[in-house]
Amino acid sequence: MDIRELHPWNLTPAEAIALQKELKEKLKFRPFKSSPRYIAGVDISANLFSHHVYAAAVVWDREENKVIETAFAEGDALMPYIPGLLSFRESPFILQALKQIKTKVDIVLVDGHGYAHPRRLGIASHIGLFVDVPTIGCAKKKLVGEYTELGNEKGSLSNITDKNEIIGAVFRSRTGVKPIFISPGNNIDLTSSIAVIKQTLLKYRIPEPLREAHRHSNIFRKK
DNA sequence: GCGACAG
DNA sequence: ATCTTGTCGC
Repeated sequence: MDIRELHPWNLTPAEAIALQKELKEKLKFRPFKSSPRYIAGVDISANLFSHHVYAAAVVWDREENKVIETAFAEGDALMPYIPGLLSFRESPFILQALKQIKTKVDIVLVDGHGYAHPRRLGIASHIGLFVDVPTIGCAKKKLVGEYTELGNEKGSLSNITDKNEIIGAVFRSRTGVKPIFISPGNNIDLTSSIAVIKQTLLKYRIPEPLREAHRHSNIFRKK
């Protein structure tokens, strides 16, 4: 897929923070009408305490219920993991993997937050400024904000609020498991993001495209 | 100063 | 983020 070249990635943490505040203004949130067939999932795998990272991009076909394409990229991260700056560590490699995808995907799911970020530019939003399709952030833990505890049953949903603004949602994807954290990346709103995530859930806590991206990045790393 | 802190 | 079998709970 086509990848835009918005800016360089070799920045200091201070420069990265300034850039996030600037890029946040470019985000668009709008309803996403349609039930997408081709959904990309992206994730990174790495050895503990290593700066060498392995990226995988997969395309999940919702009609056939299977992965129909995969692409990979690896390299040395330009920045260590710093909460709030995850994107500067992972995005260069994720974008490199996405660039090799031939399928015309309808939407991209990213492992991490989108708008639910201290400066409203999590990795899913950041990546969403480099591609021409909507992006959604789906994380396994909270980064910022507050929410009321969910009911234990599948389907329980609650908003994530920060500084008096709704920034995302917490969602119980399966009964009795820890919830997932959903927020719009770019070119999609929260309501549509939740709807799309629900369409990609099969029988596990994590949406299928992201489970597969995680699995493939691990296989890639261990080869 | 203290706690929180995606991957 | 990774390692890792059995085991606890519904």
